[in-house]
Amino acid sequence: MQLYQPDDVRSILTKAPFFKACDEAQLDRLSAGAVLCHYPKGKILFLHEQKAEYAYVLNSGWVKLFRETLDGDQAVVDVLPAGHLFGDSAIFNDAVYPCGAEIVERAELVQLSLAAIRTEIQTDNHFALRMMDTMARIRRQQDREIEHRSLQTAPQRIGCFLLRLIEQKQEKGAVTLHLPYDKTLVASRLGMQPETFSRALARLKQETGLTIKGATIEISSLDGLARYSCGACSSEFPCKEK
Amino acid sequence: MQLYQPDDVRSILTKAPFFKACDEAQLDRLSAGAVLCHYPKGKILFLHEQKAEYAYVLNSGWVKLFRETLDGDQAVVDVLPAGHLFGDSAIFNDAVYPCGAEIVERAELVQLSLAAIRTEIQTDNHFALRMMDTMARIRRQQDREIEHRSLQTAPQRIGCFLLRLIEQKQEKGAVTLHLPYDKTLVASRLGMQPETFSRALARLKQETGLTIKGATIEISSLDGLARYSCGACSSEFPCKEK
DNA sequence: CGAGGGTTTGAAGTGCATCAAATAGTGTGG
DNA sequence: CCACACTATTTGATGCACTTCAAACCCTCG
Repeated sequence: MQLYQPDDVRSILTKAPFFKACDEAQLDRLSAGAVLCHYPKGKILFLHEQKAEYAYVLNSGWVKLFRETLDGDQAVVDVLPAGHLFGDSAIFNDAVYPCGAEIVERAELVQLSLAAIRTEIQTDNHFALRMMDTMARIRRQQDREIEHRSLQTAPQRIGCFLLRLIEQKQEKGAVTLHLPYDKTLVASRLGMQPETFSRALARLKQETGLTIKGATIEISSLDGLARYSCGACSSEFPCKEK
Repeated sequence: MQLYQPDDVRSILTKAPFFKACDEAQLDRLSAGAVLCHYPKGKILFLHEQKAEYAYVLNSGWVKLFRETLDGDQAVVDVLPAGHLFGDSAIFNDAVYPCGAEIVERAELVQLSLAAIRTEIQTDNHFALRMMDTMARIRRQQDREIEHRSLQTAPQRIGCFLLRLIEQKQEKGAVTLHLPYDKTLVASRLGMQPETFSRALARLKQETGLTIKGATIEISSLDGLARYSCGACSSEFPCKEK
């Protein structure tokens, strides 16, 4: 296993957007009981409806949030990039996790006690406000997700996914990007089968002139891709939300 | 238009779960700028991405939350019953509404200024905590919604919808219920076409022995319905969440 | 009674899933 | 560095679920 020049808990927290605005004393309190962990692909952090004790901050790698039916099917709710806080919404309601979480790319993360976070929320109103802001943002993303899964075709969902992956490279021209994780996982992230993903990507290539080489995708025209994908979405490209 | 013995703003707020725990002074502050409104079916309260000034408490009737694509398709995010607060999440982020809202059954509602709510959140930590609790609950519902739209078949989604409509009548035996609004709207609430809804309901009848008379549905066996619907869901019947 | 919206039914088409198999890619031990 | 094993990805063939378009039916309300 690769050895990291290990960031300590403090420095990881300060890098995460959610904790950026925390003052020194607050970071001290939060990181007091925190643990730095490394996990390989496949590690399950927690399961849906399990009693919640910890939230996590992802410093590197990728984490999948999912829900499993009694019949054994799985719905992927989201796949989180580095910098994210997750598991935190279990602070409320019944203190059980709303989804399961699994490492999908070798990850370094900080385990925080929910109790510590709860204390900060109750004590520090600014902290609570930041938390609410984050929750509202997630809610927007979920609204969008519901819309997408209802109205977009498979090729459009892929196009939209690629556009959001690019984020703000505002060049109108060509862009090259790498899929950050397995195509199979991208497929389930978008609510489709791997076979459908493969075919839909081929379709997208034919419709908008992408070039595909393994996990590398070159987009010749952002505008063209947006024109193809974003018609079936309620926000125009470039998507502000997220 | 029918005349109500008009409840005043105060009494409506105290009835809404969200404001139950507010003290007198707080209710005074919140209801100061509030307006009681009556609207007929079809009235649009606000649109997606519109600048937000008000939140609403629904005292009677039904409200549809929706998003519209550039192509003109519509995704119904939720249909809210009396007692709900909505439009509130626009307090955060860019202060624009995350969905449009339309009255779908003649409604009585209280219009609250977002600024007033914002002030309470910033001032009263308990209020902020209640708000976060509500936001977390909504998030759970949305996670479930994403799961359902990805994994359940149309008849299963209907079955699940009926079960949640019944809520807590814990009799194992027969239950009679009325659809609270148009079948067409139920269909779009569940992310399907009216025709599909009609056929899927017929299918459900055949599979689980329902009786259907217009908008009245008699369920002979809750267990049977749950067995049919809940296999493709991650929470067992009876659904705790919501 | 007649108009108009909601609802059902029918026929045909489309998109995605499923099952099966071929191919490409990756990491392993020799 | 090669051969093997194993996984990821693609491709093909087929089926099913849902949509679409069209028309009939039903119900309510003026």
